[in-house]
Amino acid sequence: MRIGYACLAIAVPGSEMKSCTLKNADRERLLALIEHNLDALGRLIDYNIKNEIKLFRISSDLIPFGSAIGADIAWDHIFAEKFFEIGKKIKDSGMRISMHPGQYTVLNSPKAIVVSAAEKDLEYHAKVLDAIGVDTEHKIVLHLGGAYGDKEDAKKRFICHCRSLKPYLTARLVLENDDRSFNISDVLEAAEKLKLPVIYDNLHNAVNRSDDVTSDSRWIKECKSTWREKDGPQKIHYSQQNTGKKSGAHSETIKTEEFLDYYRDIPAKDTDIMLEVKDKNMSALKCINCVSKRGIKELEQEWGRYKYLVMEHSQAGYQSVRNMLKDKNSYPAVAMYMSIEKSMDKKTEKGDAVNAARHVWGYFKSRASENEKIRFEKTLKKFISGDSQIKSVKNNLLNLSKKYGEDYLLQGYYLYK
DNA sequence: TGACGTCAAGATCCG
DNA sequence: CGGATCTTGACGTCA
Repeated sequence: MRIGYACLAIAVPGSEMKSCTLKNADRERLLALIEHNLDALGRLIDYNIKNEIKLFRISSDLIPFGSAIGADIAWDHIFAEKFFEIGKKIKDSGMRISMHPGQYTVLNSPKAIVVSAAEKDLEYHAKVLDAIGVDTEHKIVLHLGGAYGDKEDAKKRFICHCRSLKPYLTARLVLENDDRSFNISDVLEAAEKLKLPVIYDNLHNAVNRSDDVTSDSRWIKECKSTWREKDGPQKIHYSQQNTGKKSGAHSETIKTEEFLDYYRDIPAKDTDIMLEVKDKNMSALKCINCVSKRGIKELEQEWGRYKYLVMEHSQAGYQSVRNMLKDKNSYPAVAMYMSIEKSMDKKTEKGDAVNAARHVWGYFKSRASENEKIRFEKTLKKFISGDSQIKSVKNNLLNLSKKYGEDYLLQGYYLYK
């Protein structure tokens, strides 16, 4: 059982992908961006390994315009060494990676130009995984595409176009149910004909159901048989509805209780779960810590990342978690995360936000220059008077953290939320 | 033709 | 000038 997150991580310094606009994309700039992004990916992989996160989706933005003009650059050869290093870390740690072309890669379009762009895009994604040097357990996740007013016809077209793909591409493909057109039954039907594995997405199914009776666990069981030896263990997508946003929108964080209810019903315990959630690695770590017994040390480390964020929302919540972690022989993961969630649900009082900001300022008080002191006080005053958001205060503290190399703060969640 | 989703670049505004 | 905040970009489908 591996649990992971998609594309980018919060509070992992130097892991940000860079890009540019198409009109500025010349060879020289692209090479510089690719080099930067590979280094960023390396740091992300290091972070995953350190935190025992063994499932990870690599961002399609790794190579800017990878399937268009980026295809003219032999980046896999130019940066072979970097790819090799990344691949070695992934393989040595038992990490499983994947990629997921977005909603704009449409293999079943009636337009030939869209289909050929989709093929190029799949080739790009496969080229990344090949360059990293991982086997066919490391998948490219694809949706079937649009319905165009005739779903059956559109399904046939997908199957037909898919059959014409080169074998090295289909070897990596895995199909996923979507939230508009192709529900899980549609996908299973197409996958059966194509002999491709299927990823079950619970929220897509909630929004675009195939029937009203079958439960998540039944669908997971149903999909399991589509995964064969060379495909590796079954993989599923899990997300929760963002209350308040339109149906199908991913939640800010994974709620512990709801996740554990779902998790308990998963039939096979070697299933890999990719979380789709706004807070990314934060939820991945949360779920991992809740289902696998790591150490109290790991929980304390997590608390170190959350504490100023919690302090900002609730003084009582802050004390409550501190008390939980006093017993060094305990492992109160679920209770801790549930308490954190409860605090985060509370609306922030201005006084608490100022208090947390002052605590963080304490890291710099004695080191900061006179100008920095004046600037911080000014920024804080502006927030107190209602003329700016707390985000500007945090940005100020983030810049100080970078300048003074305050890693503890840079790796905590407070400055980024 | 705009909304959809996503994230960073790019543009603009402010002191 | 640096920083904060808004707008654009890049993709295809669908109402």
